[in-house]
Amino acid sequence: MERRTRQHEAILDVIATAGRPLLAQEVLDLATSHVPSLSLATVYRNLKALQSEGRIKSVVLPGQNPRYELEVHTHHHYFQCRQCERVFDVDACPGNLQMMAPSGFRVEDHEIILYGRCKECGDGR
Amino acid sequence: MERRTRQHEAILDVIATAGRPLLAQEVLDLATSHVPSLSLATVYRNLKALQSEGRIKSVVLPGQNPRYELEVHTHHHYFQCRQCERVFDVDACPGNLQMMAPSGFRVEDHEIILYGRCKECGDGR
DNA sequence: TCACTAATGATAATGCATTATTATTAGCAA
DNA sequence: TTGCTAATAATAATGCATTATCATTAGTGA
Repeated sequence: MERRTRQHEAILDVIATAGRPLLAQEVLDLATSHVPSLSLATVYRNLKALQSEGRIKSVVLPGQNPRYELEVHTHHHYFQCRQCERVFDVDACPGNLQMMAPSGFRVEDHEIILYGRCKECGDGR
Repeated sequence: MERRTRQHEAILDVIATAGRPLLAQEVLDLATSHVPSLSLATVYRNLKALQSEGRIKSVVLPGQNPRYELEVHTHHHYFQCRQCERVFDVDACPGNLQMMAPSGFRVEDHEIILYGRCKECGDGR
């Protein structure tokens, strides 16, 4: 990806602006308003390139397709709304969870996913 | 699944004995020692039946194929060893994580996955 | 503006876990 | 033991996200 194309710009812009991890399909849907002719193949091509350049990273929730967000090298977690199914970043962290593991097991990292209602869906619509 | 077959017995036995969630392929590998002719299709067929009967449940870690364990209706979490890749149950739980969520978000449930070294792989083999 | 060629768009192909198909095997009731 | 048919074994088919192909479009340096 050496040349600066409208498609590339739109894809990166959409991810940077969203403020939450997006599915490839969501990236396509959102970026299509900038570049109507955008193809899903181009989205995948760019996601792959951006990822290998370390500009974005993939976020995978159990049983779901990968989502993509800007790479920030800070430890964080995720919240998924059961209503709108969107995923949001969560900065809080309970810290080391070594105490949760059975004796003899060494905990090196952890992943936490919260499920519930996001702010917008909170009233039950 | 009305009839009691050797295959069915072997599959359920392997899951009950393992004490940890098993991949379909692991179920096949382990149960094959009981029933050498066992087919992967039969494993899938039985997993599906056992699941719809509520006898087992599937455990899905991000980006991985589903694993299966006996259904116990107690809230628990998982630990995956980075060395042997096996998954273990973790009974401990930090409790309600509402405090982790951004304001306005309601947390209804959570999932925690610990990663590290299991007891057997702890010494670095 | 031109030439070169990277990137795109459209779509076919892939990879792979899971499911369907079908001939065969084997529970189980009589 | 026999007959019925559920379950199995082997393998082809599916579903679907992602990747490859290739003709066309459009950046970019000269």
